[in-house]
Amino acid sequence: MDGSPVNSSGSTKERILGAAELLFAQRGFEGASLRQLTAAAGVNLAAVNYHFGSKDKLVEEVFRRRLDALNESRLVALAKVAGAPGTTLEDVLEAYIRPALELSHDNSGALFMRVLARAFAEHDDSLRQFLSTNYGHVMRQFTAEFARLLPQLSKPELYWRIDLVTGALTHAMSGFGMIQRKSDVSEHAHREQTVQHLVRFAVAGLSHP
Amino acid sequence: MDGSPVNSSGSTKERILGAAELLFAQRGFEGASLRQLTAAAGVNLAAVNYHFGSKDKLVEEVFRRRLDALNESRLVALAKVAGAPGTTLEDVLEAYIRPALELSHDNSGALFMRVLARAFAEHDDSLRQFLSTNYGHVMRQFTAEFARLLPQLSKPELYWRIDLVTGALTHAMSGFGMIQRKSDVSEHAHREQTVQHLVRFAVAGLSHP
DNA sequence: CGTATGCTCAAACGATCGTTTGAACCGGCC
DNA sequence: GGCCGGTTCAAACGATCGTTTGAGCATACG
Repeated sequence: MDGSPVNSSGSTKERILGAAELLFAQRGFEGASLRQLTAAAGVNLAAVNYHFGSKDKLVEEVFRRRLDALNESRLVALAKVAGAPGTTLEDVLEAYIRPALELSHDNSGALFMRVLARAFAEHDDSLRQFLSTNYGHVMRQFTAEFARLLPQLSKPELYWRIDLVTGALTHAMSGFGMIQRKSDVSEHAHREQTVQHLVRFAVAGLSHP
Repeated sequence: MDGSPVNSSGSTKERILGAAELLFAQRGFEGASLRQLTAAAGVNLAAVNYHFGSKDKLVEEVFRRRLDALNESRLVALAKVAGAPGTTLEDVLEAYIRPALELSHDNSGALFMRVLARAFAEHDDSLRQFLSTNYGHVMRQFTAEFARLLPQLSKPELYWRIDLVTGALTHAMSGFGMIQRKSDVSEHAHREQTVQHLVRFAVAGLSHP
């Protein structure tokens, strides 16, 4: 009753990470067992503890593999517009949204957004602390830029709205990947359209009177 | 290392449901074991299977106990404003938001919103089908009223925005209950302020050009 | 050749999981 | 008293969990 025993190509570590991404998205961190996981990856059961040390470390590595590149892209995009006089709210939000959308372009990236949404909903302390200590500076930089562009909002008010917008975006992007799209729209055009969709929604949620 | 063995008062079934709400919110459906659960409730391990049949049925009952009342309140509030000529988007959104906020006023209700957010993030098929078949008509009625008040939006566009707003609201309300508030604001005034906050955000997200 | 080193393997470890069992207890009713 | 339906109890069931073990295999270097 487990998933198909088909293994992807690549090294043992990469096959484990790929299978973990899929099963964590489908059944959660506690619901996916190492036996299902290694069977799906086509590797031996002991390979997880050999290469990663423990299941918890594997979970961290699943996040690290994607978030290192994702948040780096976000910071690079933010640096191009932050602090400049003509920068708009749209520019900053696009710097936050577009890298995530490009990540969820391929199948495994979209699965990771599901995993991220799960971690967002779970209030697990150890996982939240891992994400906060390793990637907290990213959200801090974006928050500072939001504060600069929305000076009329009090700090509590701004944090409230950022929290709401972040929740909406995380939820929305966790639903990607499984969407059947009309064939007459090119991949690129559709992604561009989705970015504008999310950006406009976020602008409305952040800057409404 | 488990939670304190303090049991709440009430019947065995109610004690189990209360402990389940707490532990499901903290550790998830798979992460919370029946042994932790019954120990926290102060009842025998076999009581769960005796009163509910299985762990899965217990999960369904945790939802049913809260959602029956919550969605009934929402429909009653919606019926008071739906279809009327002077009804605004604010009225409809308030009918959706206020009952949930009143539920999360007490501690156990706030815990349930966490459980609901978890179910929202998990893409578990059986649980989604349970929620859809039992409470799908509620969201369908609200969607119909949104469509009436936002005729300029295409159907896909409307569904997109409702999905984004629902994700934001679910995430926001899952964070309640643990918030320390300044003592100079009354409980009622704070809730009223929060309702207006969420309503205004949702209006902006739904009706932006 | 011998021998390190990095990796994979089947097998087993103890712990914990959801569920079931059968005896014990309880109030109310004949 | 005797009995009975509803409930609680300790104990055990087989299954599955994360992790560890030690032998086996391959490749590289002296």
